[in-house]
Amino acid sequence: MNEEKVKELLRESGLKVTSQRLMVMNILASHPDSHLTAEEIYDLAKESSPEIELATIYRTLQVLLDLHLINKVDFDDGFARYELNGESGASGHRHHHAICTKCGKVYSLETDLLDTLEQEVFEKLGFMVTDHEVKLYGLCRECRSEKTNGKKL
Amino acid sequence: MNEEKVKELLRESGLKVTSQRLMVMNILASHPDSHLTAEEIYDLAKESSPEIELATIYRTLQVLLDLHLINKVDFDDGFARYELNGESGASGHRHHHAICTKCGKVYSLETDLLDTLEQEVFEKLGFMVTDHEVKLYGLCRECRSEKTNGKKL
DNA sequence: GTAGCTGCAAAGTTTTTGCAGAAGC
DNA sequence: GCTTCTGCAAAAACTTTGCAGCTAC
Repeated sequence: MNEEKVKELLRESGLKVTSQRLMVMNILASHPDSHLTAEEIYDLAKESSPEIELATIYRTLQVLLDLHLINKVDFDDGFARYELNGESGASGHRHHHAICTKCGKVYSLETDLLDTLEQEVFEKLGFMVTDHEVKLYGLCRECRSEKTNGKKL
Repeated sequence: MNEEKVKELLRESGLKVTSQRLMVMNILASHPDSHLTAEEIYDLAKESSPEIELATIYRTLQVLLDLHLINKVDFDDGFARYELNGESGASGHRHHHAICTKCGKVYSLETDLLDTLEQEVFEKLGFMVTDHEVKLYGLCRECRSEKTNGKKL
């Protein structure tokens, strides 16, 4: 995702290119798979622009969501989290997440094996899938080995 | 999901059987595929128990979540929603949802075609999947035909 | 120059918590 | 009877909004 494309997309949509918007994009780009919250983005943004406000972060994230430049994900911890939407633009499929129910760690998955499911949904319901979000819950390798070593879950 | 099982599970866990807990279970059981919010459950509960408090609903939902009697789902509209966890108990897989990005309607799906994906995740990451949540975004049949008839998305 | 954006402050909304009395076991 | 739970009230936490000055173009 290069910066020129972001600027172009903003202009095409009648929006203005501002340093704050580029900064949020850059922060998300430089923290892949971090699933940052608005507050975490805010803290990172303050490092180079101490005068920035959390409200601006929220407004910026909404703009970037509308442009499908980023995705919002939710891991049930009370925070909305954000990640870059690959290089996909409006039509891309986001990747999946595996969430360990013991340690809470989140793994990002690149595989995309939902084509069969999506086709079936289209045939049965007439529902045309354009995007999907998959969350797998379970135990990661480390937590599984702790469990085997005698600890209780 | 019968009421005796719920009572039994509560007692086994050292928790008390209260009318409020049974009521929330009954409300969720009698509104399948409704994906009720805490506030909606609260409103329904008030019909028979006007003195009940929203705080009680939240505390009850947390208890039922801990017992894996219900699931929490999120459709990005700012509300947490709740549904019965089938008859599965702790090990069951919840069903999937297809969310129309135009009209917002949510369809529940029963198909379960993620076995391949889960196996692959186990082999590659050592991550043992115990549950999953799948959200498909797209256009439902009605919204697709409106679109074809000349309306803009 | 004009429209849109940001900083600042305040408010809104959903959810959580403290405490005393009530209910379950 | 002792422990847990609920109602009530207040607070906490995340997010949104109003407005005046500033910035992009």
